[in-house]
Amino acid sequence: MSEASSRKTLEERHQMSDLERLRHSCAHVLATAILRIWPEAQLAGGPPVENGFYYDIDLEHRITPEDFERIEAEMKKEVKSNNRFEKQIVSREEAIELSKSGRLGALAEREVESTFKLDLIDSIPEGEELSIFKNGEFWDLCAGPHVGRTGNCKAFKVMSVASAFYKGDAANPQLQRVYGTCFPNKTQLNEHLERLEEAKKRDHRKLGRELGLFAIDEAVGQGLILWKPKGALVRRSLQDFITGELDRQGYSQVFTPHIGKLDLYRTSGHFPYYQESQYAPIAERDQLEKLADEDASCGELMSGLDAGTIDGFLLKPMNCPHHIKIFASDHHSYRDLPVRLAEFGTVYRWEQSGELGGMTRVRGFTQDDAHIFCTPDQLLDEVEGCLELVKIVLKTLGMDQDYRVRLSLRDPDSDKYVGDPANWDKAEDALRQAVKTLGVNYTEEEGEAAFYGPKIDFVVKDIIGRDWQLGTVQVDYNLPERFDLSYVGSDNEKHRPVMVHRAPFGSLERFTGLLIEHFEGKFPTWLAPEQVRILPISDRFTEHAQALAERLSNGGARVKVDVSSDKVGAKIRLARLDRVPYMLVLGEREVENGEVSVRHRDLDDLGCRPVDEFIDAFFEEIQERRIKPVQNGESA
RNA sequence: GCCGCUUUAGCUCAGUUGGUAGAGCAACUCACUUGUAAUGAGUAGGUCGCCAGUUCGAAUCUGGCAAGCGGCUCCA
Repeated sequence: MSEASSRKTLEERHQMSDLERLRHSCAHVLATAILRIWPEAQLAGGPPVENGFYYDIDLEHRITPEDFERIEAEMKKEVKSNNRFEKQIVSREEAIELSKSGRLGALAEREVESTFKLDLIDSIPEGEELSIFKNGEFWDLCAGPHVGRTGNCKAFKVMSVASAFYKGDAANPQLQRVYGTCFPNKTQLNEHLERLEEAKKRDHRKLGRELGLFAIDEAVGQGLILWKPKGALVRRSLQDFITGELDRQGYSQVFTPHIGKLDLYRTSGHFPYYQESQYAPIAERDQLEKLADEDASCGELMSGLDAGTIDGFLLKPMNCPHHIKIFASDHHSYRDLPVRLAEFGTVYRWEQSGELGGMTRVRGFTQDDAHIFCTPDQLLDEVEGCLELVKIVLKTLGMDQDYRVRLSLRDPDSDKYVGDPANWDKAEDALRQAVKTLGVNYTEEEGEAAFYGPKIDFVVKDIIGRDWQLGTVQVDYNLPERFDLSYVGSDNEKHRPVMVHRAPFGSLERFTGLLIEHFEGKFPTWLAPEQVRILPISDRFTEHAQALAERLSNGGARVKVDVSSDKVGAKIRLARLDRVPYMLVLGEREVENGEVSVRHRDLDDLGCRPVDEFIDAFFEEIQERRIKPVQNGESA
């Protein structure tokens, strides 16, 4: 929940950091300015958020970026007035009275009542202290805290305007949310703005196009990723890496089809209850023809599919049912467990069109999925093993500093969860115990669990600060029940196995997208689609270059020779734009001495080295999946 | 799905009050044979997102749709 701040209790609000306090005050300055321009605006709430603040307003006029200048000018006036933020404790009755006269969230009394403020008062528990804050003629219902004076908000900027539902509920009216940011001084503000500019350059959508990693084509479909040859090489390297780890941890790799019968998903509970987030079912040909003969409507077709009177298939929204069927195809003794089935499984989900974007939110994606079937006694070990794997993955990619861990629990008040509450408790306890062994901070979040079980999620931020769930480890007592899975225990009786769902990358699409941003396209050598480029000085050295390329290529390197008639400078420039880790300049000197002139995209000219020496160090770097280049002995 | 913005060459962008399009880079060709971030000259490239409408005439005005972007909601 990125908007958790809006749900903070009064108590927590009082614990705002200095920066949050400043930004919260700046939100009031923003509100003051907006009311001066549009006195009829109805204000909802204006909390600080990560990197800034916003204020939600209801206003007929559509605020556009062209209005920002005017708004900022009015804000500057308010800052210049240097009004004091004055707190006044009021009784509930007084607050209601002020709202009714339109005095709250306003510059003066007005005909219309302050509807959102009234509603907010209503949602504040009886007995809690109510306060209003005043700066100049602007009064607002607000728990505070604030900085001393509006003059403190010196370095601010109105950033954007978007829309948001009141209180985050789609049933409520849609408000205009004006985002801004504020810093203690101009220098810090400018640094922040520069960081944002820099961040845009790392955006995986931009780099993905520039580096030829992936494409999305309207004609193929929204949210469907086309992995171009270079992106596919990155993906293959990732898959090879994870496959090696799976082999080490005793997983068995399997392959399953992309579709399954509707009945399979009726059993799992996915159909028809999650229908709105699935591609429409594929009805069987014979039945479609029969229905067409009968002039049946689409509605009749759909209800038949729902009811099970018409057969059909579903593009798989997840791999679990297929893996379950593999498990169920054999008899199992407790001695066989755990069974660990892994697959790079492609799934399809009908995500809302407005949510799609780049590689991070797509409609078809490949999970590095696996399902572990184990005895209850083995559960903790298995979960810990999964966490270990996630750690290895993130560490190898240098992302071990950049993630947070979320223990996602069920919301006890919701009925969307299936299964026995006692099992839920067991599963949640097991995960809580396991997550503690990770040795990293984690947060427990209610209501974030999957419908069939709790999970541990690994969450990473993208370059513009949005949270994305990557790896996940989930405990599930429910599906084994639904599919009536069993194994024979040492007592020669049937027992129910426990399932663990886990995907250390989450999806290859999302993970690659974040990886592009993480490395700014400069993948470590082992991941780079092109690992080394040979730059002959002139075409007299083309043959030598090709011989060297062949040697490298025979060793498994992804190598190219730049045979263009460009000068070395230009060749270097192009290689660097392509983020190729190593450039080998080859001319008279090198050929005579059996050397190469090594240049690294980050370390620049490393000088001449014997060919063999370079090759050894180069392959060592790849083999060990180093993130940082081997500085093969500072320039010789 | 909802609100808002955007859509002109492969990419980044110009395009005056409506008169059927332009630059830089990339691509291609030729010349140059090069020593660590851009050698020069030339050629080609566009149903101005799509579909309607207004108009003698639409990249430009109007409507619808689609896709992209920013949020929101959702995310098994």
